[in-house]
Amino acid sequence: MKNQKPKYHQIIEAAVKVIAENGYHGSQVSKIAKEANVADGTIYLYFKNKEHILVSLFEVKMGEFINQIAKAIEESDAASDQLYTLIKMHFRQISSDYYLAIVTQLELRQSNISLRLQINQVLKPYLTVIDGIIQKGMEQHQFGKDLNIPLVRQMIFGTLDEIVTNWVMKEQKYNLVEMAPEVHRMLVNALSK
Amino acid sequence: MKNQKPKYHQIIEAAVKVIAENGYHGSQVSKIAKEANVADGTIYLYFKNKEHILVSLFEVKMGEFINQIAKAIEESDAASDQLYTLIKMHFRQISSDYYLAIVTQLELRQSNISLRLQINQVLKPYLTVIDGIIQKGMEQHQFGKDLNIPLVRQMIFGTLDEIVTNWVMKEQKYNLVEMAPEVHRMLVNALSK
Amino acid sequence: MKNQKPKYHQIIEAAVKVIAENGYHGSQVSKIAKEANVADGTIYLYFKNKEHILVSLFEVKMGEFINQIAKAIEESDAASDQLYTLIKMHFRQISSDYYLAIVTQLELRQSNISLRLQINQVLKPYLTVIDGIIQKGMEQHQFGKDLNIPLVRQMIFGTLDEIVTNWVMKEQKYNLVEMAPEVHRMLVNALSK
Amino acid sequence: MKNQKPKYHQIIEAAVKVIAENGYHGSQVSKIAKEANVADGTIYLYFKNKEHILVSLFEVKMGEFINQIAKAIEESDAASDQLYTLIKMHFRQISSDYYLAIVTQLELRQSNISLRLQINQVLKPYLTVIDGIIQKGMEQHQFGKDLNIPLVRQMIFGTLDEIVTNWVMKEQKYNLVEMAPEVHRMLVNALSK
DNA sequence: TATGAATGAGCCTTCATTCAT
DNA sequence: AATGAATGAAGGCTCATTCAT
Repeated sequence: MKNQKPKYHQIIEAAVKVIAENGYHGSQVSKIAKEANVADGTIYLYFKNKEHILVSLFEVKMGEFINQIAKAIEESDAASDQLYTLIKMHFRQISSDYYLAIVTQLELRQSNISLRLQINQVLKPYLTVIDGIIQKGMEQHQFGKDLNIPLVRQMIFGTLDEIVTNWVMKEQKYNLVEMAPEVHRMLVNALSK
Repeated sequence: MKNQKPKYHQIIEAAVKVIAENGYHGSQVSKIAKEANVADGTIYLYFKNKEHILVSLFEVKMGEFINQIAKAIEESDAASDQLYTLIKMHFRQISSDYYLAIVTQLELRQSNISLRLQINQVLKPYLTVIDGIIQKGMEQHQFGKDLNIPLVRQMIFGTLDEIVTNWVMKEQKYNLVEMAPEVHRMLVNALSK
Repeated sequence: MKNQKPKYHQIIEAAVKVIAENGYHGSQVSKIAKEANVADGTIYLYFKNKEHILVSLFEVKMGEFINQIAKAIEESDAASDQLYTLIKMHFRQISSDYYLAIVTQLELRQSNISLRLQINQVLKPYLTVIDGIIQKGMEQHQFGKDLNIPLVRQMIFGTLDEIVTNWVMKEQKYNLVEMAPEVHRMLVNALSK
Repeated sequence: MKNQKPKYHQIIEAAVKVIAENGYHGSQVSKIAKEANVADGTIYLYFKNKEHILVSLFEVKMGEFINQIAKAIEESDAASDQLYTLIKMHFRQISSDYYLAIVTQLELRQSNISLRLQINQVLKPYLTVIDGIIQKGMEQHQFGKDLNIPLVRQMIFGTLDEIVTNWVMKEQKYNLVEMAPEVHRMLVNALSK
């Protein structure tokens, strides 16, 4: 399975590790190549340039992240339960890979505008999942009926992202997943009529 | 008083303009110096290094930002009203200086971890103001009584910050201040018992 | 015979095309391989290195060039007529293969000294043909009797080469072969007592 | 005098030396900087990029070359004498600076097309001087009256350039200036009716 | 013979900071 | 206090060549 494009994934995993340990600006292509056990030039057989490594990293990892969440959500019908699942999964996945959390929450945000815009594109499906929950909540009369969807989505995403970023910056001194019920309660309250 | 250091402020204002127009990575010290009508070397008579310009920029501008909000809040007694004032002022000040908004919401976030940590220090008084409102709301029984203050603060700040960032990235196509009532209603709901 | 090394010639023809279209510095080995429909590695079964492709190209093409001229010259006895034939053939052959003309007149001259020295070796038989005509002209008393042969040869070759290079650089806007009589008249004049 | 823009000329002189000794492709910017006793970065205060050093080198040196010749020519009235002066000066100047001769005759010709086109522009005034002599020679009835000026110019320049290049490649084993009378005699013959 | 994935040496340029004036 | 010319470290990327298959 993983044997398909093994170098491609080797390089991405190496990039996560190197960036987590050395920071965005301390992560030279040569360092990533060394960590991946390939020659510098080999990187360029799989990625157009350095930026492309980072975008790909985000695509692959965020793709998994979103797929996991989307699949888990399908198991509930109620919007409120789906929101709870989303929060819990979001926190759980971040907790389960600290290296990746550092990279996506802290380091990749130092990238230039061009990369940030591409990252935003990758995030879109996640925002769409959130929008879907809000929509369903309105239809099920679990949430207020005239919610401003983009605004609500920004509240949900902004809240989760800020909580996660704080947790990463505080070096994960506490259990992130345990926060889920309280966060869920507040967000549901916020959306109720 | 401050007028006795005219160059200091010239340089900071120049930095805002240059960064807003050229982006973080397009803002060389020499460009800032030129915009400020001083020699490159002069910068280093007022700032220890480039990072120090940016921290100072954030300190000065965020100091004004927080002072305005703190003063406005004093005029209300009820925590909910204070929260409304905070939201409205936050949005209003961002709206009133688009250049500054770009710099603080988008460009300065591309800085390295060291600068980001210093920026977080500067933000602390603002977070303390938010904490104060939450505390007061619990005492006044306007909000639930057992709120996890750091968590709530992260929700409030995360929500406002995400909304503002989206507004800046969407190139201010809509009126930000008009969002205040709806945001306020959702947040108060979230905090109610 | 030569057909038994089809790849060898495929590669040389591909090199001419690729260099003519992409310039010397835009002609990577991989591009030549692709144009020749062989793998990169195959090139090295037929040529020691990249430089060797270019020397071989020059040898093969220049060999044909010189043979044609040498054969044509044999048909005249008078040195002056032979010189006319040489000029006409030189211009005619250049005119007949614009791709090759670009490569030999413009692109291959960007090569390094080592390659240029080898190219000079390849040119020697042509220079010897010229020397022969000069010698014969002196013996036949068509030309002055005490000509400095190397100097005269440099004049003849330098003149033809400069004219051809200009024609190639001007993108062959005019008929090169029509220049032959005038060039011949001037050169014969130059060599007369 | 030379104190005007001293670094600019330091760098150009260093470039001539470094290129003559190491060849075009062995002349890294850092090597030129070291020879000029300046930091690598200093180069870029005076030249836009590496190519610009070479174009400037050619401009400055060729400018002097042409000025010397043009001035010397003014002292004669007869086209034939002017041509003799031109040949003698051309050979004399090349002989007087072997390093420069290597650079202009051999190394700079390895540059890419872009640089070569710029070099051709720099050469234009020299070609114009030659054209002037031809024109004058026709008016004075020293030369034939219906010469094809571009063609004649190509013969003169091609001849001189080829002779000089051979001399440089043969490592100046003989006296170049002594060739002038014979070359002059041949060229004048060539142009006579 | 033929392949083509992998290698890794090599270099131009930028820009924050210094320091002689 | 102010200047601005000079510094020099640092890194992304290309491409000729190799070698296991």
